[in-house]
Amino acid sequence: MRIRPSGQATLADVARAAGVSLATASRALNGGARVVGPDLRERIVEAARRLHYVPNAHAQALAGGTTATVGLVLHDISDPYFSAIARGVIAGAAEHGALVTVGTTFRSMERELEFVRTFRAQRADAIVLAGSGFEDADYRAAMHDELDLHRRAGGGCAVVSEHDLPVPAVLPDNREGAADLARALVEAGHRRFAVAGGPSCLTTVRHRIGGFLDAVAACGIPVDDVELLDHPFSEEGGRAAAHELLDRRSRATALFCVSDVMALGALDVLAAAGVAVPDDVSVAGFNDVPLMRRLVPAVSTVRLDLEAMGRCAMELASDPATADARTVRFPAEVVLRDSTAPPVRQEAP
Amino acid sequence: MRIRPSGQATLADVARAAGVSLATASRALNGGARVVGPDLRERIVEAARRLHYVPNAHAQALAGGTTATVGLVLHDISDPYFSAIARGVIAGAAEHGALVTVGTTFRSMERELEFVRTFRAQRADAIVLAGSGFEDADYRAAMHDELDLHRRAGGGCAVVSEHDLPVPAVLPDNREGAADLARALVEAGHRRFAVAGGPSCLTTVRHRIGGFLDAVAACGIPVDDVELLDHPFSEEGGRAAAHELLDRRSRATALFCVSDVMALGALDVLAAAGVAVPDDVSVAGFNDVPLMRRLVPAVSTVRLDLEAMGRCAMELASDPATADARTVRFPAEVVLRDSTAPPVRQEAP
DNA sequence: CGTCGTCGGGAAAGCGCTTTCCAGCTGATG
DNA sequence: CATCAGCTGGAAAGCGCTTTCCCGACGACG
Repeated sequence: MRIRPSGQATLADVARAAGVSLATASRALNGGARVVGPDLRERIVEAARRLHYVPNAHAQALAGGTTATVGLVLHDISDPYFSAIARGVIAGAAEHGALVTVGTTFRSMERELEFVRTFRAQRADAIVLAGSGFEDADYRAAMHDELDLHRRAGGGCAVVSEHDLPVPAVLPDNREGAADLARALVEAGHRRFAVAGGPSCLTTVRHRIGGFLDAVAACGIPVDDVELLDHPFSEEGGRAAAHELLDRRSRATALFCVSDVMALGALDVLAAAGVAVPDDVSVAGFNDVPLMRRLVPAVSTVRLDLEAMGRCAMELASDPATADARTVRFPAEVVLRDSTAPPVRQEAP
Repeated sequence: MRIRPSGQATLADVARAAGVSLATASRALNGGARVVGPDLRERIVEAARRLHYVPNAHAQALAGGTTATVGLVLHDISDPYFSAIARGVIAGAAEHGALVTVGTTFRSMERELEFVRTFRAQRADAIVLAGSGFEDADYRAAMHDELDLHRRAGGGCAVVSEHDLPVPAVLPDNREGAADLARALVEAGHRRFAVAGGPSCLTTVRHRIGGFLDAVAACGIPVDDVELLDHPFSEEGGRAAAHELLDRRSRATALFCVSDVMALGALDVLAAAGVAVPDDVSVAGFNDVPLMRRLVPAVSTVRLDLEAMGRCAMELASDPATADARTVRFPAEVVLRDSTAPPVRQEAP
C-alpha cells in the first residue's frame, strides 16, 4: 500500500546499544534454548526498551519458520452465523498465542481460493474454512490441491460444514437436524410443506433440504408435494422465497427455511403481507442464531453450537496429530418455539 | 506453533526450472517496473504453475518493505456492533488489496496494547482501533506512544469512537445522539429517567450518558433525579441494570441503555418480570444494531451507520495524507419505535 | 599440573525475496 | 564503420532475524 521507510529500531541497533552481538541480543529477548548471563540480559532488555524495539515479525518468520497466524475464510463477518464461528476460532487461536486473519468471500468460489492462496503465501500455521463448500467439481479439485500443498508444507487446516474434502472437518448434523425438524412438524400435523433453500451448489443447503425431504418422505408424504423455493442463502433470499410463496398462493402449512437469516427475511415479508405465524403458516429456521429466541413469535429452529464448532475447527487445524482427515460431528438439536404450531386452518380438499 | 519444514517451492526453484536468474523470475512474476521478454516470461510463469509456486509473503515483506495488511482491534467479533464495523473495515481493506487481522480484547486494556504491539511487529500498513477508548491516563499514554511509533515508521492508523488520541478518528455523535434521544423522551412527557451505563472508564459510555444528562438538565429536570445504573457494557450488564431497577422499585418511566445489547438484556429481564414495555416503562438503546428493528416491541434507539464508519476508519488509516489527525464525524439519528411511548401510568405524587 | 567438560559469548550462514548495478546485445546515428 | 543509446538478463547486496558452529575461559578432576 505504501512505502515504508524502515525507521524502526532493529535488533542490530539493540545489540550495538547494549554492546553485545546479534546472537546474544536475540537470545536475551526471546529466551531461546540458550541462557544469557543475567547482567548482559538486563542490559539488552533495557536497551530494547529504550529504543522502543519491536521485533520484525516477517524477519522472524523468515528466519525461524514459524508464524503463529491462522487464516479464516468465511462468507460475511456481519452474518451472526459466521461471527459466532469466528469468535470460536479467534478464541481458540488466542489460546495458542496465534492471531487470526479474516478473509470474507461473499460466497464467491474464486475469492475463497484466492484467500487460501494468500494464507499459504503468509505461511499461516492453520487455515480454517467456515461456511459450506460448493458443489462444483473444479472448485473442489482446486481447493483440494491448495489444501494439500498447504498441509504438505506443514500447515494445518480444517473446514466447518461439509466440503467433501479429505481434511479435518467439523460437521454439524445438518441432515439429521433437518430430518428431526421435519418429523416434529409432521407430528404436529403438518402435511404440506414449503422449503426455502439457498443455491443448491452449497453443500449445506443440499444436506439440509435432503434430510428434510427424506424424513418427510419416510412419513409417507409424497416428496413431490413439497414446494421448493430456490433463492439466495440470505435474508434477501428469504424475502424472495416468501414472496414466491404468496404469489403462488401456496397451501403449505409449514415453511422450512434452511437458515435463520432466510427465515428472518421470510418472516418480515409474511408479517407485512398480514400472514399470521404460526396460525396461517408455521415457519422454522436453522442454526439458532442468538436473535431467533428474541423475535415475536420466537422462531423455531435447529440449534448448533457455532462458537464451539469454531473452536473445534481451530483445534483440528492446529493439532499436528490431525494429519489424517479427522472429523468431529456436532449434534443439531430441534428447538420448537412459537413460530411453529399444529396447522389450524381448515383446508379445502 | 509448529515447525515448518519448508517443503514449498521457492523462487529459486522456479528460476532454475525455467533456466533464468532469480531477478528475472521475480520480475516476470511480479510485473515490476521492468519488462521481461514474452518468451522467458511465459516459461517462468509456466514453471511457477508446474511447481505450485506460492511466493513467501514474509520474504516479500522483508525484502520489499510492504505488507498489505491491516490490524483491527475490537472487543468481541460476535457483538453485532463490532461485526458491523469489522465488515466495513474488511470491505475497505479488500479494495486496497489488503487483508485484515483481527484481535479481540474483551475490553482489556492490556490486550489492546498487546495487539497493537503485535500489529506493529507485523509491520501492518494500518491499525484500526474499534470500540471506544479507556479513560485511563496510563493506557492513553502507552497507546499514544505505540501509535506514534507506528506512524513514525510509516504506518497509518485510525480509531472509531472517542479515544482522545491525536490520530485520525471516526467519531459518532454520541453526545448529540444521546441528547436528541433525551429531548425526544422529554417531549413525549417523560420526567423520571434511569440510565443503564457501562463502566464509566469507557469514553463512549461517558459521552452518551453525559449528552443524555445535559439535555435532560437543559429541559429543567434535576439531574440528580436521574437514576444511574452502573453495569457492564454487555447484555449481561443490561440484565443487571434491569434487576437493579426492579429491586429498587424505581419510578422511572423511561430507561435509556447506552447500547443496544444492554437494552436487549434489560428487555429480557423486564419481560420476564411482567413489566410492560412501553406501557410500564419506555426503553431505548443506542447503535441501531440490525435486530432492534425486529424485536417486539421494536426498540427505539439511535442509529449509527456502523459499516460506513468501519469503512471510513479504514480509509483514514490507509490514507497517507492523513498524517495530521483528521476527524470524521458521523451523525447519530434518533429512531423512535414501539419501545418508547408517552408515560401512561398515573403516578403517585 | 595438564586435560577435559561446560558454559557464555560471537561470527556467520542462511531464510526467500526485491532491487540496484552492471554487462552484453541490438539497432540507430554521424 | 565506429559510437552510443536503449534494452533485457544476471550477479549480488541486502531486508532483520534465528541458529549453528566455533572459541575462549573457567572449574573439576585424575
